[in-house]
Amino acid sequence: MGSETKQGDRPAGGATVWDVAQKAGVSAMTVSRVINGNASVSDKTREKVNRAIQELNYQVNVAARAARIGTLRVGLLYSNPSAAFLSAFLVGALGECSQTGAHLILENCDNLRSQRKAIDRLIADGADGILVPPPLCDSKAALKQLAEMGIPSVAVATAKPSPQMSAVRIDDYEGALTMTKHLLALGHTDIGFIKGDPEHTPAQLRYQAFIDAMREAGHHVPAERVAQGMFTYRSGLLAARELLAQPTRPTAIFASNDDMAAAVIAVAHGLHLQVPDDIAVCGFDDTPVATTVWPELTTVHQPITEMARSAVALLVEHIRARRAGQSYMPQHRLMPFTLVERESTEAHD
Amino acid sequence: MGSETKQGDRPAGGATVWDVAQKAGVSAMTVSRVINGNASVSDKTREKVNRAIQELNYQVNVAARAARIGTLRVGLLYSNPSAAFLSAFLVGALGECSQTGAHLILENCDNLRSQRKAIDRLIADGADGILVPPPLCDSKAALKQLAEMGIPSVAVATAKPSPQMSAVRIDDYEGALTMTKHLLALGHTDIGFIKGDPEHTPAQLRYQAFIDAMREAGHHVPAERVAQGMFTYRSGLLAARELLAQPTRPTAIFASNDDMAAAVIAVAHGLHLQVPDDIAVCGFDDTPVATTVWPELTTVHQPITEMARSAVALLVEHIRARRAGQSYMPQHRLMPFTLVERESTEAHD
DNA sequence: CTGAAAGCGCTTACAG
DNA sequence: CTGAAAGCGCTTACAG
Repeated sequence: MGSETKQGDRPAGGATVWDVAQKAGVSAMTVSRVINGNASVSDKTREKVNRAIQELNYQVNVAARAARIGTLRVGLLYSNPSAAFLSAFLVGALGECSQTGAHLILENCDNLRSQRKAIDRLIADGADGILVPPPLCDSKAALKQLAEMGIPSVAVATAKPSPQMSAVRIDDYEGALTMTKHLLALGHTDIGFIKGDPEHTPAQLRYQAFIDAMREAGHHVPAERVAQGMFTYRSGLLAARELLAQPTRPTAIFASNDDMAAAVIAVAHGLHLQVPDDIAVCGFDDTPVATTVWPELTTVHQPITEMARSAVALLVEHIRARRAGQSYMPQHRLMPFTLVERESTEAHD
Repeated sequence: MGSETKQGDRPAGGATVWDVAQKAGVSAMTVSRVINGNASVSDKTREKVNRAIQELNYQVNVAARAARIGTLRVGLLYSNPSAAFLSAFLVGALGECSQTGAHLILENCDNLRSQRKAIDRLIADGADGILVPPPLCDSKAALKQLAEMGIPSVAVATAKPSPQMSAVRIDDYEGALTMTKHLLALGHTDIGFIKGDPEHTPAQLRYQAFIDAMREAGHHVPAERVAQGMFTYRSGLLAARELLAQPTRPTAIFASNDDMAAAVIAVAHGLHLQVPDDIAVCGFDDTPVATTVWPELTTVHQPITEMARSAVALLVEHIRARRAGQSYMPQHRLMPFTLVERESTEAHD
């Protein structure tokens, strides 16, 4: 209670490599080798060391390691994704960084044309690797620059990852397939669709999945049931007006993301249509707007925080391998999505 | 150009205290003293050292310092503020942290009742100080616990800061005053107001400022022109319906935040009212929803990113002072807000 | 496969 | 007011 003299003490209490070494009857060097898992250590020794680590509840002092090794700097190139995406992403990235002892440095790149400069700045600031969230992860120019510079990088939430680069994503196709089947299961057969920005790979797959699921269920999707959006609320407004101005209305609208789905609800209300009774609406991403609007949106949840965590872990692995002069194979990680049912598609009884 | 052998090299290139000491003709010790500015150094020496620092473009190696001193850990207690707030906040906090070499650790505290546990967890994770954004910065229980534990902390965006605790904020009263005067200047005299969550101190001041500005301009505000909201979109929907269901409508509505203002626009559109021609609408905070909806919202911009930066700087100062065994006076920092005029209140010609 | 030594760049006592 | 020495905890060559 109120210990006023807290001096640089570490949370763990502070077993060091040296303590572990002594307990295991080996040298500090060997402990270090076990921790880092690169060099060759006999199984027997490794076991002894690991046991000592457990018993002493040893945790590496990331600050000391950084002093020797150089700080691991993870760069994030963010170009106005939604704030929701960014905050969820940062929460995950930061969590992993504090475990790894890596520093996260941010660089904004609003103007897609300035991406070259932004990447250069990130590297000038000492970034050892770069996290590439949407929409940059779908920019050929950015990807090409990163590849040419040979800097470790991880694409996050791109739908069609390059084989040359690590990536963490969900299966957008499966997600949209699941959503479409959900609407079909609720009895909807005449469904409108709002496409997303054609430059974004997830937009392409989500649309394709919708079409495929409809076809498989034996339902034709006429051209007037599909509207082009750009992932913005504003574009959703326009697209929704287009879809709802038809002589006969669809009974449901599937928008490629939540912002546009929120716009559909607004337009529906403007036309005095009840959601979901007159028209069911669903989105994709499960961003905060999904639970902000009323009724709340049925949508596909993307585990952004987990994806960011995973991306940082991958990046750190890559950076370490590179520093050790080892080669590194790009890794692709697929994370699970979840269909979140809310009021906007509730079954009309 | 593809230097494959980048080994733990630092961005700056790497002048050390030792280089500076040599150039200045003093000891490394003295350089350290100058950098940290605590101990006594003669003006002459200090000048010499500072000049050497400049010439060598010396930057302290935060990793090495952390190895000696212990990592500085800044904790952030976030309890579902808007994603927009969180991301803007994190961008600022992270920027300052990477300059200071501090680590940012996050702890979610969604359930206000679990705040005690969340604070304990943050401390168990090694937090040396805590950042307290809204709504926690207005929670007496949380503030009390922090004070009792004697842990350095900074409240961010509270409107009525405790004198015992550092705080960074804007002047919510002045902000709302400015906004009200803006509406008056546009010719509105019959203005509706939607209050925010009464537990939040900014809500109280914003309302008070509105009333004061109206009174000062000689306009009475009848009870039916004021509706109670809770800062959520949903509550804004209800409040807007209440205000717009009056036999005579106000010509403008000032909502205490952007989410509620966005809801006002949705309701207005549902009633086939044009914004701003039939009804002007404005919000507060300048969160992304302000530029997502259409027409875009006139609002008061709060420099969240700068505020976070400032809060981290204050916290680090406090932690350093504490570690050095010095006392520290809580500081209150007032940041400038900006009135952002957009289409939702454009003058009708 | 394993270890003794030296050092990352900084700062904390201890002297003077 | 200033400095020489030792050490934060870890890891990188260098041996064996």
